[in-house]
Amino acid sequence: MANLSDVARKAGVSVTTVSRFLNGSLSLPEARAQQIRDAVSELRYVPNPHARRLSRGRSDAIGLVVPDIAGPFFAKLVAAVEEEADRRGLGLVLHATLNRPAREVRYLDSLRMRHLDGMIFVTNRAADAALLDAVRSCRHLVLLDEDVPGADVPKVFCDNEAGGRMAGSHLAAMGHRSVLFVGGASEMISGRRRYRGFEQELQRIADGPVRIERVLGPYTPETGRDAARHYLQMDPRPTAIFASSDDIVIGLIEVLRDALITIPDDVSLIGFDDVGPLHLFAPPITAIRQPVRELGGRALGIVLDTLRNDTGEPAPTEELLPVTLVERASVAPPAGRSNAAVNRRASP
Amino acid sequence: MANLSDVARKAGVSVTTVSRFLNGSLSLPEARAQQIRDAVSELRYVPNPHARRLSRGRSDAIGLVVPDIAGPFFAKLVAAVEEEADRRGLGLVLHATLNRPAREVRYLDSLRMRHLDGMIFVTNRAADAALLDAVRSCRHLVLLDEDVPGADVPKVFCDNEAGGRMAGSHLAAMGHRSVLFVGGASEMISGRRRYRGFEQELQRIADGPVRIERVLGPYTPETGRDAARHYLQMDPRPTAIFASSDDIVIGLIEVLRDALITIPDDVSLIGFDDVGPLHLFAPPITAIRQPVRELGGRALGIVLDTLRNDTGEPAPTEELLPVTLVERASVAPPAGRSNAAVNRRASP
DNA sequence: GTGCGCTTGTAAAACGCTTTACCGAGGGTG
DNA sequence: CACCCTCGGTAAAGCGTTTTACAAGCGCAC
Repeated sequence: MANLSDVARKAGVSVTTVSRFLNGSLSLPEARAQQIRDAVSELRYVPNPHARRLSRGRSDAIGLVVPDIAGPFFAKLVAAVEEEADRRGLGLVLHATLNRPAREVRYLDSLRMRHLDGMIFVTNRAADAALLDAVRSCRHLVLLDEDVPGADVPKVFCDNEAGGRMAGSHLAAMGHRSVLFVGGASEMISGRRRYRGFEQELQRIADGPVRIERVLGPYTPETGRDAARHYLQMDPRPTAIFASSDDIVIGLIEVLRDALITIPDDVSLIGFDDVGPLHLFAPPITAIRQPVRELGGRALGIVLDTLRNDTGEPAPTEELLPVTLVERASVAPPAGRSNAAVNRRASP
Repeated sequence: MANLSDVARKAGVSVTTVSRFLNGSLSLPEARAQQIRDAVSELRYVPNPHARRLSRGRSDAIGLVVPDIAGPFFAKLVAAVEEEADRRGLGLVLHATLNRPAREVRYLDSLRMRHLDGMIFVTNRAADAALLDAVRSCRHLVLLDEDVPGADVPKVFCDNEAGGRMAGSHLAAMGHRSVLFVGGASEMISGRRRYRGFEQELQRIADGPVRIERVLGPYTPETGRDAARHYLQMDPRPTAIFASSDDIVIGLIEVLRDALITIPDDVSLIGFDDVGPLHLFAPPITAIRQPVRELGGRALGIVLDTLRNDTGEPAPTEELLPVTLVERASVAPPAGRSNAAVNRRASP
């Protein structure tokens, strides 16, 4: 495998000249330039990336750490980041934490040790002091999707509060006054904000007494199953459920179906994320859609900005990307209350 | 940031000694060892990975290239490989080809240029000469899930033919004699083998005339939609459909539902992959399940074997991992033919 | 003709590690 | 006593770039 000095020898110049020419920091008269280009192609020279990285002190690769890869939300996120990284000629090294604190810290360390130029970090659990410390001591890090409160690094989230408001307003407009909110643990910003927006708008539109019960837990099918079991024991039962993730929807449907509860006749259901094939479920599930692709792209963009513009430490921003309501067939007016003010969609 | 010579100075020994001690190629009397350990922890020394890689000529990272990341099958595959790589202390650099030939070749080049120690490669399209060339010239490469015929590298597939047989035997046992096979383009080994096993076993069990129609195409929802449209125009219509991927199932259901065809009353459906939430569809879909986790783990294992045992070039193997039939509620005896020999499962 | 600055280079020092080749001392063996 | 081996350790040569510091040649203004 040819190296720089082979090229230099063949072209009859020094390695420095070749290196600088190839990196564009030296312009040569056409004759010389062509000699070098010829040597490169004859020798099929390709710079050794390890040497280059050692010399330059950077790796042209960024890290992406997510709690999990297999689920549809993170899978789409990873895909979005990978695509954007590739477009910019960056490598992407991928890590899954499986929500284990030790791993989160370990991967952050690998950023601090300069294995990587930058990192996009998404966590899924309530942050603790160790994580906060680790995050704080990192440069070129951006937090995505979920907060680590107190960390002064750039952050990119979807507009969770607006999403909550959309869900609340949709349910309220359909006539629901008693709902079950099932969502993320309240120490997590996404959960808190979704709930806040939801409650606010539900109250505002309902313009009368509303009842909101809550089941909290991680964004997993298990939380959905728990919530469904709780729902089954409630009396009276709420007329609608706001599930704040796709996975929660999945668990919910599983046990609701077994209990012969039908959606939306017995209870309305609205989800959050909208990355899985929710449109194929029975019935197709109405949900708040997160802009996954934009989330990933924007996060990468910010990492690169902090790389370029290393001076001046720009004020860490918190960016909110807009969500949208995707109406399908899982939300209807409450049973026994045929709300004429509402244009009910047919469920297949 | 401390480096090796700082540690050596502090411990009062030479860099060589520290390096060899730290890498386990030198064992020292306890006193010396402790001096070095102390120096390391006082200085918070961590070896510079770029330097180490340059020096050793390897990166302790392997590549994983897949056609796409966002879909559930590849997402699960990526997750499996990542987990296994992490367990072994290896980095994972991820690339998506989006089925673009140029990208496939480019990523293979990056393996040949020694950017990475090894690579797991999964393609999704019929191979061409350029791809074959690229694959052939790579070392420490393993092909996963889909073949590049003619390449003499290790390969890991699921047992597609056995999966086909299972589907065929299941449908035949239920009484189906006229079926629609929708599957991968026939230049692709997975498609060919699934079909071969399917046809073989269907014929064998049916023990009489059977009719198999085929719709071929990539493993995408669009192929499923095409197939469904084709199905709707057939006369007489087949009584069962074998869709050889989850994505095909999704497309199929979409248009079948719109056409008010119900499963399994009007037509039985059996899928392949079983990685999405098929159990939540209406009805839950019976499918052949691929051992995704094992596939990923095994592929990585083989890459590492070729790394360790670089001499002797062991005969490239083709390993087949077993699939299983997961019975749900989308297969029933053909309408109007209440087959008493069959224990029909209730569909919810 | 001296000094200045631009062009076209070059030599050599990092970058931080691994690894090869050696070497002295101590201890057993014949 | 000569010999050989092992243990504990060292010096130095890579690994393949980038980058800094410097220089020869040359035109040009003063």
